[in-house]
Amino acid sequence: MRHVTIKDVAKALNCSISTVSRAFNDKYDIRQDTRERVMKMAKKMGYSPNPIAQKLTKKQTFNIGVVVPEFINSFFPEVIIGMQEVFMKKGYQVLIMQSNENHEMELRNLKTLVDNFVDGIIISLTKESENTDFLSELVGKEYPLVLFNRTNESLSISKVVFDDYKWSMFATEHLIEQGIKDLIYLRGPKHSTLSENRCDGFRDAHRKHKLPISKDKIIEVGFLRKNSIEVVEKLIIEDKLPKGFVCVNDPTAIGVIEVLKRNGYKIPNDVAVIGFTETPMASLMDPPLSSVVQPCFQMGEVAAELLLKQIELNTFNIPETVVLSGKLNIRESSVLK
Amino acid sequence: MRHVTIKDVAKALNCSISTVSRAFNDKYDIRQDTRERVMKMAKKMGYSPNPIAQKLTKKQTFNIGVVVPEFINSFFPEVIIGMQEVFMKKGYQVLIMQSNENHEMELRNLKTLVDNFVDGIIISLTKESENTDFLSELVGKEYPLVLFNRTNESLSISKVVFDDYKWSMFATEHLIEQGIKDLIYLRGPKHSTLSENRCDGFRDAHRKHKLPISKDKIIEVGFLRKNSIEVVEKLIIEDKLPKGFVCVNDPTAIGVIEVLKRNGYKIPNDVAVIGFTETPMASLMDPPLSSVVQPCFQMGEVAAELLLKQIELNTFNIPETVVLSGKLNIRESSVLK
DNA sequence: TTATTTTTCGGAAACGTTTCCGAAAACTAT
DNA sequence: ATAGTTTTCGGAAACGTTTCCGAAAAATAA
Repeated sequence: MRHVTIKDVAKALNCSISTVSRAFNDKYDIRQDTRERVMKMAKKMGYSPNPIAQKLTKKQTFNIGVVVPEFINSFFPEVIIGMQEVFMKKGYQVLIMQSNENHEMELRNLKTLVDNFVDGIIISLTKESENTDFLSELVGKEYPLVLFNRTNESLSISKVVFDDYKWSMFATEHLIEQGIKDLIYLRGPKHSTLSENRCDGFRDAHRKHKLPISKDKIIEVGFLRKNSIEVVEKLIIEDKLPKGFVCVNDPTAIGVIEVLKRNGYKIPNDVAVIGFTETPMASLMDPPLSSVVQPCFQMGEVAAELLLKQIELNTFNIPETVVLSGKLNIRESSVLK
Repeated sequence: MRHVTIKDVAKALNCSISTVSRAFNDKYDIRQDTRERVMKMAKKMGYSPNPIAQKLTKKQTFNIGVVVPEFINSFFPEVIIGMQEVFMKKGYQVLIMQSNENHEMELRNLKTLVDNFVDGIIISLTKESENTDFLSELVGKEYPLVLFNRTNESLSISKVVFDDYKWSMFATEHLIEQGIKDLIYLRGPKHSTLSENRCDGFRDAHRKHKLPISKDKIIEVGFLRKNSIEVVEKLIIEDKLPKGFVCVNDPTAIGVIEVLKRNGYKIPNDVAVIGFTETPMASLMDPPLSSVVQPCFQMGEVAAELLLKQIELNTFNIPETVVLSGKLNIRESSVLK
């Protein structure tokens, strides 16, 4: 696995290594025909500059790091594909790391990317990520950084998020307006801005319609299917089932539907269910699940552009937050018949 | 974004850089108390060795590269999580790259990983990947490499695959034994070993049961839902619908079901459908989809172990192929009532 | 031609490490 | 104390590049 180096090429051509380097870096101070001679010999010998050595002298690597909390659901993969689209056009490669919803792993991933000298990082936080010191530190060093989807209020970094508040409110109202007023909200973890906003939307829909809302109408479940399964099973045993569930995302909504069906409840007439962050599963399920669809691909594009802006203008950049809108896809799971 | 270097630490301690280096690399030839002095000062100054510079001298980076053709379906993510589990225990970080089923992008991804000096690469090929010269070249350089799931016969690399032939045959027989004999197989792309084997399983199930099989019973669709949708729509128009579909994977099976339902066919009694590589969707659909479930997580573990073996024994390693078995999950979509 | 400018190139330092080699310092044995 | 070992450390080369600086070569002007 021996690599042929710039020295080998220089020796073969009986010239200096700086000449070879110049040929490769399109410098102005080299004669056209010697450049050609160099390139030809390099090709013949199978030489290409060692990128590790280049990183030591140059600053830019044209690699971008992306850290996601999970990628089993298609949401994050789709966002990443959006990013890749814009990065590819500019000649950047995207390195992906996933944290398994584990904060420690997230830190290690960030460190690895920084160690590899990526030109910038785009990250969505794990559900555990309360402590964001490492990110603050990077911000302090003016490391190009963008947060998306699962963000954290306290960081002054460019962000791209979804209008969670508004659409959670719409989703809730969609049930209320059908007269389904006994609702439970299955919410995500506390320190995530996204869950807070969606939760607020649920609450304010009640306020708007002058409906009371008690503490036990909001239950924290996390983001996973198995989380909601446990909760709903418990509610059934305690005979506290509501007439409708508004869920923080599709996996939890799917869990709800599974348990309800298994226990003989009819959806939507016994209990209506609505999800969020539509997954491809939504339309295929029985019954098809109503959900808020988010522009994943676009979210990736915007995040990528925000990062590129930071990288290209390497002067200090004022953080900006882009809020994306979506659409409520109404299907059987939430429409009384 | 200025980095503090080994020199700064050496200067602050008024010692040589070799001493600092020794302290960090746990060498035997350094006094215990000077090591402590060094480490304390390093911590105070916020120094940590520059990994890029380290890569230039050391060989190992403790980074592993994984290249997948897509990651919208949960199959590849789950396999990767299996890999991460074993790599993490050994202190390796996993860098993921996805190729969007595009061969050129796959090449670029491979190159990026090699450029970053990852210690080894695990890859599953895109559906376009006929040309594997770049991989052969890496094999020639004894670069640690493992192929999984979507492999290619001609490469002599360690592989971990699923017993596609056997389970495709079982799935087909499951239909035949119910008397469903007019079947169509929706196959994957030609040059992929996986599709060939599954296809052979379908064929040999017919041979075994002494059933004729004509060319038009096998249709190439690729791996995507939209591919099968087109095909089935065409079959309906031409009035060539069979009594059962055996599909190369779940996304294509899901596409089939969608079109059939939309056109008023009853599943399974009008047409039975069976998938492969079970996705979480299978059990949630209407009707629930029968499918062959593969041990994704385990596939990742095995692939990771095969790679580690190559990395750790850095003498030449005889390629080995591990074949994993699975299970046929029978659900409504394939059982006549 | 000679003097001046421009182009092209080689030498060497720099990037931040590790590691080999040998010298100084600290021990042990006589 | 002296000689011989062992431990600890500093200097310098090496990893493979880029880039600055100045010198040689070529091209232009006088």
